[in-house]
Amino acid sequence: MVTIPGRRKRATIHDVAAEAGVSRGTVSRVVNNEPYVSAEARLAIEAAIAKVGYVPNTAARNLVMQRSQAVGLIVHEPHSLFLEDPNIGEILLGANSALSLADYQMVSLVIESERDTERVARYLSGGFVDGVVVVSAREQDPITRVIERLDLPAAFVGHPQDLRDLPYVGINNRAAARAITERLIGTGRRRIGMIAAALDRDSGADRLAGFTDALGDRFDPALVAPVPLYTYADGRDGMRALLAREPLIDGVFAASDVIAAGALNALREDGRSVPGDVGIVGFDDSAWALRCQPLLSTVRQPANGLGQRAAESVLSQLRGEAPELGGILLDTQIVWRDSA
Amino acid sequence: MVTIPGRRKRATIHDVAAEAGVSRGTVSRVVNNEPYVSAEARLAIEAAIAKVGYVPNTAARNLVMQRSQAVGLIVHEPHSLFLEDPNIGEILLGANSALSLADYQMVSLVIESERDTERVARYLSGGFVDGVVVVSAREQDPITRVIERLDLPAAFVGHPQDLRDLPYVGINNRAAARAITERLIGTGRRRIGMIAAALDRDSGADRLAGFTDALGDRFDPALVAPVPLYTYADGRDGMRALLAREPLIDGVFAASDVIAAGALNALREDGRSVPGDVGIVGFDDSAWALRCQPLLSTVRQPANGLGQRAAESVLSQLRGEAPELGGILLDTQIVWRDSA
DNA sequence: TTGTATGCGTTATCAG
DNA sequence: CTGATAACGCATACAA
Repeated sequence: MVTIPGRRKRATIHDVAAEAGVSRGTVSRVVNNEPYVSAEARLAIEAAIAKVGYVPNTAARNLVMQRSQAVGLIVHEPHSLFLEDPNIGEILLGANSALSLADYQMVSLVIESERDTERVARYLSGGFVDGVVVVSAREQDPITRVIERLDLPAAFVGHPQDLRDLPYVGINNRAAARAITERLIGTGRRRIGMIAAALDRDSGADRLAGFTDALGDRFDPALVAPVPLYTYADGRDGMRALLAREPLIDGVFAASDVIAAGALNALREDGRSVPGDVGIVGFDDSAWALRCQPLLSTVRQPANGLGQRAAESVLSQLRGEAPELGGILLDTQIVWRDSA
Repeated sequence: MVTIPGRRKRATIHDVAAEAGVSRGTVSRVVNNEPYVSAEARLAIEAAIAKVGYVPNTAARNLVMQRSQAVGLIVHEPHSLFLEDPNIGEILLGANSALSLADYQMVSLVIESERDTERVARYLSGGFVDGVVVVSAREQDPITRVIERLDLPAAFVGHPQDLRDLPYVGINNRAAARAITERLIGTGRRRIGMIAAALDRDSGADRLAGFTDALGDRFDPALVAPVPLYTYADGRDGMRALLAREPLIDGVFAASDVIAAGALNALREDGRSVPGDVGIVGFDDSAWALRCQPLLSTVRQPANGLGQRAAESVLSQLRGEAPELGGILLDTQIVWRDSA
């Protein structure tokens, strides 16, 4: 018979009990350090545990406890965005720190294909996680339906229209966009355009709405360049489109810092100075803002806090508390630097 | 008695069996669509499943099957790097695609604190994953020890000195660094420096070694600026240091594209033109390379492939195959653009 | 303080 | 083809 290179069998509570000459119940008590166990028994058991290299089997524990002590973080984004959008990383880190504090394991699940969607759905149904934080769900997202069906404690970062009744945390994109646009107007620019990204998402649509609000009568639809994603390339393309349509443009609201960075590239290409010829503002206050030349005026968005609060919402639901149905809105603030 | 807002109890195989009027064994067969089950039984069971909303409990299945059909991806990096290093995202996506193809769930675990380390160690021990891909392990990493102790099928991206006998996949950093430095020398530069990042990692140390190899007699330690991490800020700082030490510098090998981007910023600050006054080359060929002005000459590193191959290695070990102990080295190539 | 027995939801073995 | 029944490893109520 061939010896499979497989691993040695893991020690169980049974082995420990045998080694220590006690019953499994007592071992279990020591492992979960419960009271009512004699000092000598405890000592013997601890020695036995070390000797056989025992480590509890969580699958078994989960089965009997009916929980996994883990929370999923679902990222549903196309490759490019996942790699470029600094907010996603921040959200992830924020959620991890909150979960970590409560001794929950964050497991992040990335969905990039149809196949992934199904697998993740199965995963969620499988009791691997006690709850879930969803980043950037779309409308009619199958994952959302799975979550509802299982009624798994969940919190969304951002809120697609079709899940108004699920807990979410976000920012007031519209008000923030309006505020920074007004500030840009205040600098005396006459022809202000917007590079509007991700209009199929609440963040994108709301930022455009805020822009429109601020401009009022002076709003000119021709000065809005819609692009699909929050990416550098889309920012550059959007700016080129704007430049082609309105050569006299002297102000730009970019839907995000990455977009602004791309736009800056296009502007430089075209020989325009910033903020001399055109003033530009972004959104996010991500690492990009400080990396641009000149430094970007933008809206600070607490991405880390979003992840954290979403995780905390899940945690509180896990404790049996009712979620805040209205959603949680975090504050933003304008950071004025040199680009406008 | 208070009604806890808890979720309704999930249906089990038992409920389905009762509903369909068959035994649990038969239901199990249908669920895992095994042969030897009559058409009528199958039909009845499928109806029952739909009716009671049955979904298999994976904890129970794992317990008896002794596997989880999931593979962990461990990212052990400080916040800043996690957010800035595009390679990490690529590796993650590459691993996910390989795993996804084999119908394994990738769960990524990020470690940012001591506490996280312990929790992840417990998680790994808990049977939540069948194997693990480790990105950027350090020397003496506690996680590495846990993996060895459990002898969990694993593959490392990059290879710290102290795990030469564990499977890994990487690139030949030294040869690649040497090659691009030689190319830079070939452009006629006389005073060439290096911004050397992450010297405590194999990638960082090897790139410096390759640089030294290429320079030979002409190597001048004063022209090496060591910085801790692959970040934009460190690139800028490193370049400033170099400029201060050797104003006549006319060539720079930046340890990564991000570093080069930061360096470019410092160069611009100092009023130097690129590639006119100084030629600069990077490493990675990440999105940064195309975002720099001028476009960066760099080394293309197949980050996505690294993740993919590492995942495949784990998968093959899961099939019982012996890992390639020597490690797998992927090819790199020089991409010559405008910065030198 | 400790041991025993039972159940968690599946899969798997074996008689029918 | 199908139905009992025994694991899987652990927690826990109950008995001792």
